[in-house]
Amino acid sequence: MIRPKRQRRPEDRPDEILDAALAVFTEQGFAAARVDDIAKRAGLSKGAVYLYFPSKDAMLNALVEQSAGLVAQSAERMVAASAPDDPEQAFRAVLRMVLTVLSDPEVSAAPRLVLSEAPRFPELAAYYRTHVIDIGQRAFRALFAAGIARGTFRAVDPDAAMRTLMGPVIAHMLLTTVFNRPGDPDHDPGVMADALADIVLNGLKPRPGDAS
Amino acid sequence: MIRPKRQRRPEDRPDEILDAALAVFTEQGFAAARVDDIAKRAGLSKGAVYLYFPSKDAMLNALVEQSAGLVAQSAERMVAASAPDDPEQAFRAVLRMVLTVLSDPEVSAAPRLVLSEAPRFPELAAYYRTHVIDIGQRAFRALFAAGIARGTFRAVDPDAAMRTLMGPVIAHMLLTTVFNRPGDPDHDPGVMADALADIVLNGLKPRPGDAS
DNA sequence: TGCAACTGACTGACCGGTCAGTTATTAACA
DNA sequence: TGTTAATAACTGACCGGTCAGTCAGTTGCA
Repeated sequence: MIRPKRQRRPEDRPDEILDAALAVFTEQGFAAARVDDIAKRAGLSKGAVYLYFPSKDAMLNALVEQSAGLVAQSAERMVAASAPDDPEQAFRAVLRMVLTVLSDPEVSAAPRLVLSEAPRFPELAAYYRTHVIDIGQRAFRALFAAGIARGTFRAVDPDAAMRTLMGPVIAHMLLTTVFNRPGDPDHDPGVMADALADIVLNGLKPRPGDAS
Repeated sequence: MIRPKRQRRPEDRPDEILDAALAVFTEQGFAAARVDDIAKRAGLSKGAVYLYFPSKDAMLNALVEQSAGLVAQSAERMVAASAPDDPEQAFRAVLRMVLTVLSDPEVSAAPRLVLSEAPRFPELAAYYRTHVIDIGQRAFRALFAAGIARGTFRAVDPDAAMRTLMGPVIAHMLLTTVFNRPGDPDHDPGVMADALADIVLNGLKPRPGDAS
């Protein structure tokens, strides 16, 4: 814990600054966030921040790109880890994973920030759209196709199925973070994921009377 | 069309200012929005705005309260219009109505603004929570209870059911507004609502093998 | 000793809120 | 019905505070 008051660690600075920026941006919003506060939180002066990022906007961009990279990475891991011969089980696992991960406010901070700021930064929205949403949609679509081919699922509209699967996750995230009230019960993410899967997957399965 | 350059219409001003404020807030975000721009859009000078609202914050509050009132009002109308003896049909009607209404960017502007600003205005989030979300949840819960009592639905976790029903609507709204891409297909809200209802309600129904 | 990392005072633009002054409207009176 | 006084809606220049970005100077390190 003996730390000189000032250290020179150019290698670590960018990440430290981005961590601080994410915290301040989510607390204050991008427009109201002060670069000085970001600097202080990163243990630096404002001037030093500008050695690593040319502007406040650049920090937001870097932040979003970093977050998108992490999402894409974990999406890959999920697909790799899911049972390819059992689409239902794969969906359950993915739902569980996504809901559990997003239940950590630290992890969901970046997506929530995007949700908040996207309306004012169209190019940021576009970036997230192509690098996160589209990636997820493609993965889901593949799983669906497999499930339909194998008769596990009905041939429903894939866009509707997508919304039915990801929507509840978003709703849960919003309810437990933005619109959370001190009093209300905190659902275990795993249990909630299973309950959601129970409803949605049941709805995707063929019903007895159906001509498939 | 002969209009004097300045008119005195104190009756109409507050609403006109709120309309302008909603437009500017959704375009720029609350923090980045300039009161001057709101005034200009309302056809007034900045000073006049402050004759009707004590501060920029007050405009945001008034806006949210107005929007919440509208939502509560239309929720009442929905419940009144829905068939009380057929929960499934009632849900279909409600989903259709909500999705159609929220597909109008002008209508969804206020909810999207709340979604964007809520993280930085806890009291605003709390207000929306009690005056919009809770109202909706109570209505849904009543419908569920009716459906379960009558054997139309399984006795699933009501919180999960809630997320499963409202989540896809939110997802659809976000995809068609914030994350919309010029190229992609614009789904008819009615058709999408039916597709969603088809999946979710099917998932809520008892399955042949189930006990109870 | 030299250089790169870092500091923090400083600048200039911007914007919420104010207020002295202007103008539309109404009221009162001739 | 035209004239004028009184009122309140409205204007826009201005003030004070804030903050992104700069840069001359300082410090840690090889």
